[in-house]
Amino acid sequence: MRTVRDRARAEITSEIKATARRHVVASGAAALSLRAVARELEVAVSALYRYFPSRDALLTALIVDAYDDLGARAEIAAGTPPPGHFLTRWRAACHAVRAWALEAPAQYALVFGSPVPDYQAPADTIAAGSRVPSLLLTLVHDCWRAGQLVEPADAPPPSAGALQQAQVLADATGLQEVPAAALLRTVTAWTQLFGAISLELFGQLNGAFADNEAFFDEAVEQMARLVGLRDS
Amino acid sequence: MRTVRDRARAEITSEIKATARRHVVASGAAALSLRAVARELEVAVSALYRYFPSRDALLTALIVDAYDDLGARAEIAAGTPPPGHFLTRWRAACHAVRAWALEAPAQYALVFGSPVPDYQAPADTIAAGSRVPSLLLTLVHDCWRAGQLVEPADAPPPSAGALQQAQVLADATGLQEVPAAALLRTVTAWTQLFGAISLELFGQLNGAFADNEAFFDEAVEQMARLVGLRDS
DNA sequence: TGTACATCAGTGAACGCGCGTTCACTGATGTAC
DNA sequence: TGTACATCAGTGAACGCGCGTTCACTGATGTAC
Repeated sequence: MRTVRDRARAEITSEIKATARRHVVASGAAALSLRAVARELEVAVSALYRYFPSRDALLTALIVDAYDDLGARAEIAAGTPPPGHFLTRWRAACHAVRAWALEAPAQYALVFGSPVPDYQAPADTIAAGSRVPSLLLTLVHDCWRAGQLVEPADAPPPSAGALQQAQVLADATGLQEVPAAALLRTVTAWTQLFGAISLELFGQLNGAFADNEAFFDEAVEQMARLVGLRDS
Repeated sequence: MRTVRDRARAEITSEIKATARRHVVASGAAALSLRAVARELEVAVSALYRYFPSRDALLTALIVDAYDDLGARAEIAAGTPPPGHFLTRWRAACHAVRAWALEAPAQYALVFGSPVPDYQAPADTIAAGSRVPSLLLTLVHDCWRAGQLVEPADAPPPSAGALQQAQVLADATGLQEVPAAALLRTVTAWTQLFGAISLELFGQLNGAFADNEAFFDEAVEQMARLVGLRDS
């Protein structure tokens, strides 16, 4: 039975997280302080220890939430177009990731920025963190199964070492059917997606472009073509 | 005349920076503390203020140093093969960037990681930060002038918005001769390079591959082909 | 339905730390005559 | 070459803050009989 206590506990837990999230937005993950959160909630610091055993545990909760937010966002975007429209779905996923990053830059930095010193990410975060790459890989897998994946004409085959790594990845994801070269191109596209968003968000692209979105759109097209996606 | 004082000043300044650098390596930029540096140097905290007006100034010095280290490293690598071997030089530059990042992950995080909260990067850092992208763009420019840049056969032209951004970039860098599409592909390659290194360094690729270098090599080849570089 | 006990939420003080920056000061080095 | 003064490096104490975590405690909610 959900008692009054249970309800209160759930509600307060998410109030704590919401407040902590706001602090991370304002001052970064490294500066997240239980005392500051307690102050804002008008509660004794020690009360927070009823909900999270330590500061790091609270940070972990925020990280998992951020990954889940992003993952859900990308999955919904990729699931909206007709299933066979692989290129359209890929585009939608990429743009959803960027949109989320621009809306919640602190959360993005929390999960994709430099690691917080003295913080060791527990295993929970890894599963949550693989939702977007999994989504992209699955899309390519489905596109290949549908016979819509184009092999670039002039591409030399990957090196033996690269093929071996593709095998490791295929085993880890259960996507052995897809050609190794396509898997490698997909991960390259994922690193490009991440790099473009990070450079934009962290200010490294400042001055290069007036309109970062136009560049991003173009990069998405380039990578989709590299991967070989097509709508059916 | 270089007096005894001048010499001492230069030497102590770099001792302070070296110590601070070690602390950044150990605990991250956000945790850089003047008191800890002073303690290690067996000096009063206040003495540091003779060398750096504030903590942020010291941080800025470290950032500029890091950019310069990386820039020099990449430039030397790209300058070693014969000038006309554009593809070889590109490869060398990319691998130099990754090698530097793996050797000095904290410095890499300092400049390419999430921004340090409440720290505003001054203009000095921007010039230092553009050395690597400038190097890559110049390489492509030289390759194009030498008539060795291959236009991909099946590439649709960039959108009007993307072309406009390419123009902005061309104006900012003085590389108006190079086709806009090639410029855009070069920046895409730069974001991919950065993304691949960051994901590897920040642990997002953990579990995907057993040998990250093999994947990186393959990604460099893919991007060099996308850009269209060739050795002459 | 009422009572006795167990569980849990929240308090407030304390422990033992850390930090950046300022300031009046001493004593050494540099400079102009 | 020697002296008087100015400049600079470094000291140590102080100001006013911050932090995570623990602990004995009160009082409310939940549970078993």
